[in-house]
Amino acid sequence: MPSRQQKGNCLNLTKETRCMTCSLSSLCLPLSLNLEDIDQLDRIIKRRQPLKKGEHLFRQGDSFDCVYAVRSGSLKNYIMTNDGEEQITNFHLPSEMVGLDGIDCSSYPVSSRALETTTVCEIPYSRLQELSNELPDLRKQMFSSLSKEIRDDKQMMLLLSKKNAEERVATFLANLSARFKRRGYSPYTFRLPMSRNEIGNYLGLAVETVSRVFTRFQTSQIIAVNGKEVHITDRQQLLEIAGLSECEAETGAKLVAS
Amino acid sequence: MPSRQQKGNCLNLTKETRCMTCSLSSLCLPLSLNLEDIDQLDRIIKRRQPLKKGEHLFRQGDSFDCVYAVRSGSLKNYIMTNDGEEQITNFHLPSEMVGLDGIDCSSYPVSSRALETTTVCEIPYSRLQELSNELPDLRKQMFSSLSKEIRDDKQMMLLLSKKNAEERVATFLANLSARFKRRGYSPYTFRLPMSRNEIGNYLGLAVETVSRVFTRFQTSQIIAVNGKEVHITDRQQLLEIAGLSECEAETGAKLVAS
DNA sequence: AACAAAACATGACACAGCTCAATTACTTGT
DNA sequence: ACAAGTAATTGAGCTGTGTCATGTTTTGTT
Repeated sequence: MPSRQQKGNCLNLTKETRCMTCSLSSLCLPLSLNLEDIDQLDRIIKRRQPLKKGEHLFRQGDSFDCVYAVRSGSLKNYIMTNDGEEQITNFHLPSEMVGLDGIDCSSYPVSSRALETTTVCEIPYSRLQELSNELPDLRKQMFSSLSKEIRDDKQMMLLLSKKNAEERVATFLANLSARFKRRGYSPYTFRLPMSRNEIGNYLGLAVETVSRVFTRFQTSQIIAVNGKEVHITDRQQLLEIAGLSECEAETGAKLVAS
Repeated sequence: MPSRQQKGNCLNLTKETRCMTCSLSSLCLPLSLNLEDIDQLDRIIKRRQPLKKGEHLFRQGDSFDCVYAVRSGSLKNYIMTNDGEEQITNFHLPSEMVGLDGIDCSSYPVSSRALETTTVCEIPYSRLQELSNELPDLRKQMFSSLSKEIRDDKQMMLLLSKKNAEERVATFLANLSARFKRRGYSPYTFRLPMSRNEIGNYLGLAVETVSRVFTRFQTSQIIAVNGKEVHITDRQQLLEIAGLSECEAETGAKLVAS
């Protein structure tokens, strides 16, 4: 199999490196594919060596040639303002697709950087495109990913333009909780992979405000925080503050068809 | 040709109702198609009777079965918060696609409503999907539309989380100006199809703030406003306030491949 | 273990933009 | 052409959140 471009080193583990046996396959791109199709997809996917914390998966402006799925760890995507400030546009957890918004560009429109040690599956876009020509289900799944991201973005706009600091933080925590749950982790106790600074950046708040809201929530017995460890004590009230109904809270995962 | 569903009345004008002769085809879905493919696309498109100002093209929750391209007039898309407030997520001008974010849903995730008398091309999604199975260029164009929308949304997040009132309004005007220009209208003089209230809603500002910024810009000789008529007097300064470089300002159009 | 650097928390204060209120200018229907 | 409702403007005052300053805790390095 001639690879177009040897970008990063490829591991060659046997078990971990097949979609077929990956515990995330029911959340990820293979979601709606049959076994045979998964096998085809598998063949074009490269598993790269883990990214260390702070390393870039790609940078805004890098030539676009691959999309990625997170296997473990987490990423932040961000764009740069003209005066050099960064604006985080998304955090990505395992099973989520990264880089799709560059699809019709020659270069990535955002940068993506590891928040911790992170492994990804690398999918050369040209191959994915060829394959999706043959597999309608794969195509459908890609459309799903894209339109899901758009819907999430609209919710983010709502958050940024209408919600106050407490509502923003509550929404953020509820969303993370739902995403962890989908992946089989506890929705009540988890570790934040990002700093307060990054949370503030993402939510359009100053770090200090995030910090204060955390302490306020802690005082009101809604959450218990210890550094990056978060325990949700009163989920009901958290959702209420977030302005989310029970069912909205369930759809916190990215890249999941309806 | 058996139509799946007779939704709204279909006109049967001869000239206006062909992509082939439509002045927008170079900006719209047919963008990268050859004549034969355009003809095929043409056959599945229905032209509906104009929407009157305030009428809905679709509502959040309506069953998803069509995507649309604006022919003339304009639309606002919005979602509802749980306490019944509306959050405008987009304005749509001629040649722009509407409804794509519902692609993997059974129902539209947003509402879309005419800001003025508006005509649209209605494209039954199931037919579009069939056709896109056969036409790679069409498929590519749809992916382009989606990823472009995601990129625009990220810019909007940046605006909402980092920019102040003046920067927001300037960005908004610069963006509209660029979109009008692409469509062959003057980038300097145009009519706002939306109210101050709607601008404020979209930009995350109170109406009063929008009004004040407009007067301030007028006083500084950057624009001349008369009701909904806007004339851009000092484009350079407008872009500067918006925090946009010249080339960024050019990409204000939605749904345009790079 | 000791240090440096970064991340986090908390208080005091300022100010951009919101709210409320009042006035003026448009739209729309009859 | 008029009235009545709606949209836009302008002012005054308030407030949520940013900024700045300071101290504390955590993390990473040698």
